[in-house]
Amino acid sequence: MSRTDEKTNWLNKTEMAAWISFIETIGDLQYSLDSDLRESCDMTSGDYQVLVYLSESLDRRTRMCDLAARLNLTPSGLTRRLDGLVKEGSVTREVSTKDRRVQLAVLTPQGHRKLVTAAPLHVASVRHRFIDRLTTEQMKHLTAAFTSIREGLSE
Amino acid sequence: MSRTDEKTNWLNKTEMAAWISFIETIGDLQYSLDSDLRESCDMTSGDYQVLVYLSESLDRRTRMCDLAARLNLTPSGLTRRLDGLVKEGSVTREVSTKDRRVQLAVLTPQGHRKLVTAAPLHVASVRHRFIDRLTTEQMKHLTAAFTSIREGLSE
DNA sequence: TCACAATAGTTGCGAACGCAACTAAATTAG
DNA sequence: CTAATTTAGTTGCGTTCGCAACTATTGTGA
Repeated sequence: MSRTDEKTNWLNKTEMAAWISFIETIGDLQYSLDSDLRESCDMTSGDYQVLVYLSESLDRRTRMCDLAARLNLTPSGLTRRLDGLVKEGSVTREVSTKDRRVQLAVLTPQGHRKLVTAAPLHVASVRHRFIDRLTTEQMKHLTAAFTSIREGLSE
Repeated sequence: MSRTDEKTNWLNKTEMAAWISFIETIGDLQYSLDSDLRESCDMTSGDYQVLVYLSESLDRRTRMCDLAARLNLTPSGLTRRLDGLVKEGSVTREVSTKDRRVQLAVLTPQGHRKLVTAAPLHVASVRHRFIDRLTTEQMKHLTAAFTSIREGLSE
């Protein structure tokens, strides 16, 4: 590829190092975290996220559209993800009494137990793969950096 | 979720901030970069990675297994990804003369032109979404942090 | 009030990709 | 040299999820 193009602002060494270290790492990290959760709890990160969000919601239930927005899923993607959780008994669907268009996803006691079992294992995994590799200073730098990136994305 | 469990080492405030800022950002960032590339060049990040790797390879060709390892794809995943690139004319398959088990993925002139067109646009996107949001110091901190994480993962 | 628009969710279809099973070729053991 | 093993790649099948089309319900403007 030509590096003589006068208009293109190619990445310099520092920029390239940052980009490569980031992009090469996140795939492996997500894969490791997913594998840990699947092996220890037989669940996916996606399902875990659903259970966490429901457990933190009022009455342990949420509108589908709120859940979809929170998880960056399309309506159809969320419908399918919930299908799996309903089938295994972690979640039930309920029609809202206030707006009969909305389906509420409700965390069942069984789903809550599953989350209570999974959470410590998942936290241990996050620690092992991510937190333990960083100093407190690095965590603070990283928080600032990603907050800045995130703000840029939502413009 | 109970926070009174004595055995679980829950994340403290700094740790949680780092983890949340990271995990909430990477999905949006990848989505934005993918969208940019799709809109400007009608291609996916995955296809772009293939073209980059081939363009950097000797004679612009690589063994499928080497490519799969580099891209963290299974053999079947790579076969399908190449199918698309072959169909659009960016890549051809060639049987190796040294080992007739191996298929070589070969970058075509058309594929190379596509990459030459896409690269400046992709770099601009990476700059806009990622590099420009960080100071030089932040980039160096980030490189150190992710290198450390990556080393941990490969143990 | 009554048509029209906006919102919530589901379904059919298709794309991407992993797993397991398979073929073919090369390597190794006896 | 033959048989067993290993390696490279493809294919069938299943899973996940996005897009577009659809239904049902609610909100809105004349």
